[in-house]
Amino acid sequence: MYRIDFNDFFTSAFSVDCILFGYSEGEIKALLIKRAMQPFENLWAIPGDLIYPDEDLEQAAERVLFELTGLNNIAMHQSQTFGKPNRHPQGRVITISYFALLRIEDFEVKASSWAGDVQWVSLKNMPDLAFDHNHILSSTYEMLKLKLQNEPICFDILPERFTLNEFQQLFEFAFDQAFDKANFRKKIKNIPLIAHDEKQQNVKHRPAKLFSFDMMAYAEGIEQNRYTFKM
Amino acid sequence: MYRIDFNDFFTSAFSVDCILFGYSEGEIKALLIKRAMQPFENLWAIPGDLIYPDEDLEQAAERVLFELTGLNNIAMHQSQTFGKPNRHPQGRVITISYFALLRIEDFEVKASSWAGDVQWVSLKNMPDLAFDHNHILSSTYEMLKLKLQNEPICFDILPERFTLNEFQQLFEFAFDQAFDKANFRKKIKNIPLIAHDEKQQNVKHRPAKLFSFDMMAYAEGIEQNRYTFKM
DNA sequence: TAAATTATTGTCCAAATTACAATAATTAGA
DNA sequence: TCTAATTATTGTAATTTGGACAATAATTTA
Repeated sequence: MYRIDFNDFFTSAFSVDCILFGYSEGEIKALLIKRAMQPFENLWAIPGDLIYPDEDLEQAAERVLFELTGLNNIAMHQSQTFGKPNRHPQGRVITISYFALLRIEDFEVKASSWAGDVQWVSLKNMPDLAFDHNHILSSTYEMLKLKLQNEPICFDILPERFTLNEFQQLFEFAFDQAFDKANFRKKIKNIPLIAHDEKQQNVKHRPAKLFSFDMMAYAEGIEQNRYTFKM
Repeated sequence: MYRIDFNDFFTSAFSVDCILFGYSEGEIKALLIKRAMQPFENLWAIPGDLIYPDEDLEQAAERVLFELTGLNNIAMHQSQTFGKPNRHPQGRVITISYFALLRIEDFEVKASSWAGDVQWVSLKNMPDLAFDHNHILSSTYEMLKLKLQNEPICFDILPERFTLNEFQQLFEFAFDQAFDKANFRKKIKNIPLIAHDEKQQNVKHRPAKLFSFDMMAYAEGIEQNRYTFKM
């Protein structure tokens, strides 16, 4: 096991591909780049890069995110690893897909050195992408939905204090369907939230109460095995 | 993107680690090997191997399985990828974990060239393993449970025709808890099964009816988005 | 033919889900 | 200040699901 012979394996490389999901105009979108170089020059692709030799996988994913968006402190979540021998025309490149959910309006996208153009593209209107990126994108969207239902990753994207409607809208966006307000509130009643006295500001109607995720209570519940996150 | 410079990346290698889950004596066990070489010589470890340059990931995982057990035609499922820069003392090795559920009594384990000993070890009594293998094992067990609940992978392991009790026992084994027979049958009532006239043979009591998974009906239901597998 | 054993189905009650209605709090404007 | 408009929040009733447990059915063994 692990009979490392570098001569046999030196033609391999690892990359991360980062699927950044966002929401605007009623649609789920992914941030894509237009490739500025061969192969697949001028085709749209998922942003990604090779992983540096001394770099952790998640760190590489966050670096790609930062180069494109300037955003820091956004947790990237691992989805799946894709490694068909011929998926990259220039050599063996095994790629690990990561994803994050972003609020599109929170930042301005910058074209990076390896991208000619950058754009939010609706999942419903996806062109043919470079490499096996259509496959990676759809698998990762499925993983996003699975993780949203089984891990509290929704709180990565919500502001520290949020309204229950914002909470609901996040799920509506990810699953691309509307939920009943009253029923949604019943569904989340076992997720530990802290209700604050503070209220929503600058709205033209009754302001909603602000909540935050009770990380401590959640961790304790998980620790003691008397709770599993389920949506 | 994908600026491949082999000089920068040649010290990397990929491996697969294969977690083979089995059940006997009322316990969930994983097949472990005793390492016959450095590093971590004589420590127990998850079986794994480097991925050959022209080999698909899943193919590599199935090769490791075959070398250990002689078993073919068992689907391996991808779990997660682990790649901390220093997880392998001899170089950068990113490892992709795969798992399968096996019936322990169906085969005889053979020690392979890279293993001094092979043994089924209960998850409840797990020693310190080589590398980050304790972490990989527990993450992969969680992934097994998640996938069992969200994808029809249970039918990989069940015989083509199975009794409802065998079906139930598989879940009892994976989740390490007993379920009520009547209630389990209600729960699976939306999973498309074909009921055969055939019955269980050679049992000392009323034989159970045999069922098989209706793959066609399942695929159609998924295709049309009018169904999601949920347990 | 009866006892033993397990398969299969049914029942009752509690809990969760769904659809929808009612009430509360706030803003904007008359 | 008062009222309409708007959204937040809570409630209710019907339906569906889930859990505990009982009843019945089909076999084998003696």
